[in-house]
Amino acid sequence: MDISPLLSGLNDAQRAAVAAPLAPTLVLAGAGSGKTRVLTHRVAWLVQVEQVSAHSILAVTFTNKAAGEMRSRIESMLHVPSAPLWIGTFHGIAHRLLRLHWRETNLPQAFQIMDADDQLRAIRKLLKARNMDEARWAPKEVMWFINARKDEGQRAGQLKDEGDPTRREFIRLYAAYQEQCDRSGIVDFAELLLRVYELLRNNPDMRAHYRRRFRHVLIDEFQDTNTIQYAWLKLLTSPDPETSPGGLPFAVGDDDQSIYRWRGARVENLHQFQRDYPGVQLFRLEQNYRSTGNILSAANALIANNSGRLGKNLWTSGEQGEPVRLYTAFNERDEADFVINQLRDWIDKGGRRDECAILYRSNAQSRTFEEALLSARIPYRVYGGLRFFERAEIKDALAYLRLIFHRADDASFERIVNLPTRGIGLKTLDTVRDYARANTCSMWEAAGACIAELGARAGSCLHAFLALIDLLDQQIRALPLFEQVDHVIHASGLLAHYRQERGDRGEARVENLNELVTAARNYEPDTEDAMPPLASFLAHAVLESGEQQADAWEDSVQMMSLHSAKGLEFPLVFLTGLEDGLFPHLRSLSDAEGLEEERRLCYVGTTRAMRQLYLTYAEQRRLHGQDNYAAPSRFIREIPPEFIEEVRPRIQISRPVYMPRGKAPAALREDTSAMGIQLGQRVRHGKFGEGVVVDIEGQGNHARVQVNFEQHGSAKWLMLTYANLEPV
DNA sequence: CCAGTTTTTACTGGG
DNA sequence: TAAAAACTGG
Repeated sequence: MDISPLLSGLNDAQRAAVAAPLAPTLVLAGAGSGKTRVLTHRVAWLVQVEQVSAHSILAVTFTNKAAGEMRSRIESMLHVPSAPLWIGTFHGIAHRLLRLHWRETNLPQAFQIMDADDQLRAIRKLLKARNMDEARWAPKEVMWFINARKDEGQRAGQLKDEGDPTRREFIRLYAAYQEQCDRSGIVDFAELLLRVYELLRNNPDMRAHYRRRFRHVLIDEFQDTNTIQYAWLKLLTSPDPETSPGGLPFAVGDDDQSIYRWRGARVENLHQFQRDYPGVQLFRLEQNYRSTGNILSAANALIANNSGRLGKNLWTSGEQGEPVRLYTAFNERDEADFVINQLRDWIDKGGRRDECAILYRSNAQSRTFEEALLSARIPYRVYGGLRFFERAEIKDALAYLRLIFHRADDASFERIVNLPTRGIGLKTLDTVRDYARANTCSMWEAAGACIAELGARAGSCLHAFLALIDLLDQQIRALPLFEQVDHVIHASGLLAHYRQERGDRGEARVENLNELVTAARNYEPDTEDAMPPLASFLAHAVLESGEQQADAWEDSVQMMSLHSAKGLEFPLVFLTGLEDGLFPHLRSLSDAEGLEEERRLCYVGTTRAMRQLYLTYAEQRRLHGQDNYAAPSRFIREIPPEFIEEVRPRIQISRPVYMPRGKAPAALREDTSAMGIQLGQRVRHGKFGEGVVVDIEGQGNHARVQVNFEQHGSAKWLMLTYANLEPV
């Protein structure tokens, strides 16, 4: 076997990790050190050199994007289809296992997955049913409690209230919530993992089977694993006295990039791994191939403020590059305008738009940038935020399909029972709900039973709804998937309902619904699992809520939250909104742990940049309709000044880069420069004497300039046409 | 019961 | 600001 292609192009540390002997392995891989390369090459190495069957390899990631990338890279390296390999997210793999073993876990075959949105809805409903005040029992708190317990592998039954009445109530709610989910055959995200864990734990045969099967478990972003995910790994890779000598985990992680503590991730798993697998081989990847020296130095200095790091010395042999640039904006509009002007420069110099990324702490910040990009006619693409399958109209359509597929799905029932309105009001639903609760049955069953005792009018409306669902069910049985979707959105009246909605909004919704049909048409179910296509499609919709939007192929500026930027790299990066309270976020400021996580997030952001990094913050920012004034982020101060260059066009006039209000800079430059006026220009005025142009606004006859006159206290705005300024 | 209006509330992050 | 919830007249 010629192993050179597998190892060529790798540095010593990478090569050592890829070709490591078959033993538990931990790779500490700094940002931009070739982590994904090592993982994919290791898989190829196992298959081609160690002659390991692709069947016995399980590769787990956290995001669909990472899983997809790994799969395609491995495919192109091995030149064979990667189907026998199991590659996926934790949730995707758990789902697959549950579809295979639904009987053993007491799930109905048609079980459905609910996303966080559905979960919150379910909890609200539960609180209402128990007459609990939402002000006292915040649904989000309850949800957080339940998910945190599940992430730790705990069921309501094994929790103690510790004499705390609040906790006691939370535990009760957890139990009631779970009962409700079980009854309607619904699992939430955390439940997917917990179920599989319990399946393996309680079922020795199955455990032995999967231990034998998956001897090689590769895990990406190991620092982000939570308790249950780690417990999973241990169950899969522990030795089985009779059947298996123990699996060979290959974990890759970076403690400095641990940014998911809030969803239960435990960096300590990196330490625990070394204790649990004695003789673990440790490799460190410390050479960074991504960023310039300045960017890397800034990032290193920043992260050095964290305590308890495993310690890494990230270095590069590349050039120093440009300094990191810092821009202080007046407000968020100004911040966006600045970014747009830099983008224009980049593009004018022949750069590609998709080489540029605008990163922000929270998705809400994207709007200002979107508006600015839109008016500047620069194509862009927003990742995250509201995704396709999370749109209300799409969830409505999916709810019809889910209810048709699985009548016990109460959440879907409630969602669409009166959408479009069909005369089934709150009072009717209360009756049905009461009945369902009293008889512990599904809303569907309760509705059937209630018709008789309801008034004639309400009863017939309800009956019509039940009949509609049954009818749809019959009608679509034999149809191919996309026609099922198409038929349901038409025959349910959903499409007509949204068509009536006036304005662009309704139009967009109709478009989205049609897009759903297209998505169904293009959907290719996993060949291996023998689910009905509809079930598979529904699960796909929840698990991969649809990253790709239209125009994905067009060269466009990339916008995303810092969290979703992890694992990516861009030549030009804007790290925006660096204000205390926004980033670091207000809710993380109070405890040291939270602050350190924010700092790691900032570290992740800075290390995305390859050639040029801009940091920006606004002195004034409008948040939920109110003006806020925040101090610059403490993270800016933590980067030594020698790596940072401040861009202050209004004061530091030597850099005429700033053009206000998003006016086309080329035109403006021509316009004003024709009169010999540009930013930073010294001018003389008949009355006010000499001064410096610090701002230009408008064009042609409307052009105004702001001039800082020496004699005059403050800067003055002058109409260019009347001021008769002479360049000096 | 419905549709439109006013009031309230909330905004961290992802599978 | 904008979505969700509460309210109100038909």
